Amino acid sequence: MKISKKTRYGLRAVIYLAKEKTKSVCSLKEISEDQKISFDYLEKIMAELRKSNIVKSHQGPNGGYSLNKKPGEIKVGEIVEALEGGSLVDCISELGSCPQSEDCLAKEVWQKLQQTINKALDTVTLKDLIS
Amino acid sequence: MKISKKTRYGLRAVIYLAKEKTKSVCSLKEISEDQKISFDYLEKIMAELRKSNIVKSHQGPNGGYSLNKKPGEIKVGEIVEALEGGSLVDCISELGSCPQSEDCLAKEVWQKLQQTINKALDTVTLKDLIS
DNA sequence: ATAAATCCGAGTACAAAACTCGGCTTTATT
DNA sequence: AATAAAGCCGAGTTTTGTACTCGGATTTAT
Repeated sequence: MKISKKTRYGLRAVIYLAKEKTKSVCSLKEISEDQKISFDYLEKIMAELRKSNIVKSHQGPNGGYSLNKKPGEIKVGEIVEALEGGSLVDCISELGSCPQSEDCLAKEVWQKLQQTINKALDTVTLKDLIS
Repeated sequence: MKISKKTRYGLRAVIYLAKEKTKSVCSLKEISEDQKISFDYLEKIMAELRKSNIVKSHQGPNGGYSLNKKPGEIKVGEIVEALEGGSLVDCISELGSCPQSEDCLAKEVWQKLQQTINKALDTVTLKDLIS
């Protein structure tokens, strides 16, 4: 049960954007250098965040990324969901992924834990973090 | 952020032991067949649970495994800790694993989440599950 | 027209997870 | 004492996933 580097990098990048007040956009180069994240890898991460409508991009010179919503409207849970994806265990979401799935006490544990995690991550927004 | 098969198998095996009322020990063969878990792999898992004092073993004919404590004294968190190990992110536990670790807002998110997960798992015992 | 930026698809390298195998040790039973 | 049923243990192999890399195409401000 680890948080992937992808998610950790992604959260840091988005926090970086949320903290930026003066510029309207920040380039990948700037973010990757400041946060010490591989440029090429961060590009992939930002692409995923863009597809999830968390950030938006601007091409061309002086282009870059910016948040797609106000910090108060972006839950940490959204970011984790976009990058980490899926659920804690497949038997929760995928029907028939486990032969004993009905009447499985273990499953209940994972379902409740999943709910707890979701709640914890969905009650924190970027605004909460930066203030 | 997935729960490994090892942990899922392990929890199911331990629940199986907790539910067993009549026999004092259950063999690997019995558990693996009932729970449809590879015998050889389950052996490794039980070895880890034994080292963590969650189960105990009895060698020789009619040997097998049993719980090392009463179901009410075994927290789900112990089992997860034994098999899943470590923390959600290394920057929480390993000093210097991340260059920006001080003053990192992301780190706060992971620390709080870790605490939430630990609490959720430590407030449920095997007894709670089987009753 | 140029150059600065993102976009995109296809890789590669490495690590970890999941599982296997063969032989050894312990011990109840006969 | 011999046997066989169980767990113990170390060293593999296979599979999967993560973390990156690279080359070229596209967009767009100047």
